[in-house]
Amino acid sequence: MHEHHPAASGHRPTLAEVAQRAGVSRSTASLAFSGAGPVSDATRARVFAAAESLGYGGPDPVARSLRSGRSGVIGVVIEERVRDAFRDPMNIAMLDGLSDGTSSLGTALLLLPDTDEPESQAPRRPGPIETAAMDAVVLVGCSTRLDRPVSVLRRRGIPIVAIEAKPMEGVLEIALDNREASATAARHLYELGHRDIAVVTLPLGPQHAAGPLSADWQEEATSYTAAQRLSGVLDVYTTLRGWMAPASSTASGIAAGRALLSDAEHRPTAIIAQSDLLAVGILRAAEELGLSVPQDISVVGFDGIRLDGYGPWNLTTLVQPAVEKGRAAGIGIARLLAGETPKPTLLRCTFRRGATTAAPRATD
Amino acid sequence: MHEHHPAASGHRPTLAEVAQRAGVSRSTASLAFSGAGPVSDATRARVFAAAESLGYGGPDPVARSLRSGRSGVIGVVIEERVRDAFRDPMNIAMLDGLSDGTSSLGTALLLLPDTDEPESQAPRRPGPIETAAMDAVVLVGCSTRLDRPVSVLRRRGIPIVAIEAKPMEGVLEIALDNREASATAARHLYELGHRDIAVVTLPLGPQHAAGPLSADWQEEATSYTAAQRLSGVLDVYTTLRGWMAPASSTASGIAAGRALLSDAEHRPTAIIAQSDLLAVGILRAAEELGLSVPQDISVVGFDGIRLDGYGPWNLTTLVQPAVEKGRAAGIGIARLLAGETPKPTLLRCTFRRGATTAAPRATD
DNA sequence: CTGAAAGCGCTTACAG
DNA sequence: CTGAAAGCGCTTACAG
Repeated sequence: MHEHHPAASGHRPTLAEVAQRAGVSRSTASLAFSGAGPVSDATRARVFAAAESLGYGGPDPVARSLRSGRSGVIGVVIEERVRDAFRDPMNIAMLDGLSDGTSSLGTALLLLPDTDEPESQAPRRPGPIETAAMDAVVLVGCSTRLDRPVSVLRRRGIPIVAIEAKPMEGVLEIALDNREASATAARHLYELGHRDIAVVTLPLGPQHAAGPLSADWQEEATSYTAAQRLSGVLDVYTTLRGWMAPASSTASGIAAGRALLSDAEHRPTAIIAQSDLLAVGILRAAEELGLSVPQDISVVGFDGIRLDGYGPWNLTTLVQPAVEKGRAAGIGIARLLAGETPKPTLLRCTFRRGATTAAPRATD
Repeated sequence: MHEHHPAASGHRPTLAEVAQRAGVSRSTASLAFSGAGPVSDATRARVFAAAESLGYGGPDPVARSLRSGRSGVIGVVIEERVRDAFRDPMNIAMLDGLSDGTSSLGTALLLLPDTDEPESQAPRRPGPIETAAMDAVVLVGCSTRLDRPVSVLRRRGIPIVAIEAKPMEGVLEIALDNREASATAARHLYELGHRDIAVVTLPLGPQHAAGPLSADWQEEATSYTAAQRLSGVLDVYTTLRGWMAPASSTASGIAAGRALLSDAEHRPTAIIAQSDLLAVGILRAAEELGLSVPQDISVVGFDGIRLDGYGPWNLTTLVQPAVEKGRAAGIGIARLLAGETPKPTLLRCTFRRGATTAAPRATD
């Protein structure tokens, strides 16, 4: 290190100063940094040397964005609390795929916690969804409040990609066959002979309270994913018991399992959980109640997470392509930004039979 | 909705057009949106009406940033893969606290995967750490490669806050008493009578490969957190066996547990894991090998995560204030941006005795 | 391969 | 409470 850097505090050098020091024009200096135009090696070297001697940190991204029209930022709308959003391994896997699918664009992901409070009528102070600089935004359909972000982003003219959300005008859809996949699981149970089943759903609406499914769940449902998965089961079983979990977690699964399995008189012979985490909780509740799986109760999950962190179970479940969802969203964004009009993507789940489902005990 | 919005595609209206339509100057229109200056109610209403009729989406954040010097973005440097970074519940909790601590600033978090490849000598193409617009950046010290981001960000003049990282010039430190806390755990075991213990560490360096701790771990260690925790144990036990896990996960814990516990001849009487996830894996390996905890082997974790998702254990561990780390970083950033020079923060862990530690069996 | 000019859309002092 | 002026730092056509 034989170059010296002027006071780190105080004045930050600009490209103009670098250009002046190098004895070239601003345009040439700009080209040297961006690599977008033809610059002779000698000139480039002079520019870099000048930058080095001034301690120049590279072109100001904000000024660059203003001129170029690109911010290099992709927004991701998540639930209000980061910790809630990332409790679900599927969200993490999706984010991983998204990060992967967009990194070649040179963009980074901006976390946008959706702090919508359904109760509050007060005009909320604008948050990042309203004001952040972004080239595109990804919405996730298991969220329960998508309408407001969509309308804000539309008006801002920001391209929107939505994963597992209901089809919306002007929103690029990355769909999962939630309904068909759930129907497959239901059919599996039906064919095994189950006639009395229960479904434990993900949060269907914004309230996120545990309890039996209400009769009018359909009107209240704002989570497309949860509603579609439930519909898939109802395509096979017209009557069933429903329990809504407040979150996708083992704790919620345990609570659901206790509620559905405690009463030996009215115990379903099988439970379909809308996530593997819920299924793990149900399995644990069954264990706790002295029930054998799959002899006393069959359990089906959804997601296909690695369960080795949670226990010895070999869960029957639907394996969803979570990383692929994110990657597909990334590809969609790349096309959108390139000015193309990409078509919606439909991804499929795979049924995986494990050891947690079997024929019900013969009724006595 | 009786207003009509001009073609969503094509021209986006600007503040100047809104001002013209409202019959006011650009400055006044700007003030109406930002609320930063005194504007009469009537004028404000006229501006908003004009904006509404033009379908104006609000002031362009990039232009605003260029003028105001603030981007509203806080960067968070995470490990290369999003999924690796968020496998660790402590990172999620920290992020939650950070999101919480910074949201009042009206800022959002930008995920910066650190794609440093130690092997590659090629000049890497610049990523978001080099080019993204940010007001400040948070580094996390359990990462194993901090030097390059720090030097890049310093040169860019972006304020840096580092959580659990080695003290660095010009970097605001949010520290955890990792060494002292680990010494407390070690002392606990020593006082119970353990004389032959093993430590399972988090990744100490950038290579992330499982295996016995090498003698020269100290030179290789770039993860301050892992190194400090190990030093804390060494303050109490001058000799011990060490095993480095490639990640903080139950799977890595199982592998470590098998490696350390399989050989009955050379089995330690206690294991200190540098994370609860690792501890859970070790407990599972012990179970698998038919060992009783704490009779045959004592296990101590670190972090204090909720274990109810993982099993029935009541783990002896050190509870770290993970959410607080993030929140403290957020507060530090707020001060930094306000032009203050905040002092480093030191946060403390709490020892929690569970049921996984006891005196070793009397030797025969 | 290099330079002069224009302008991205906004906010900030400043003057009234 | 409102307006005219300046300028944030850069990139992009365009001309040479």
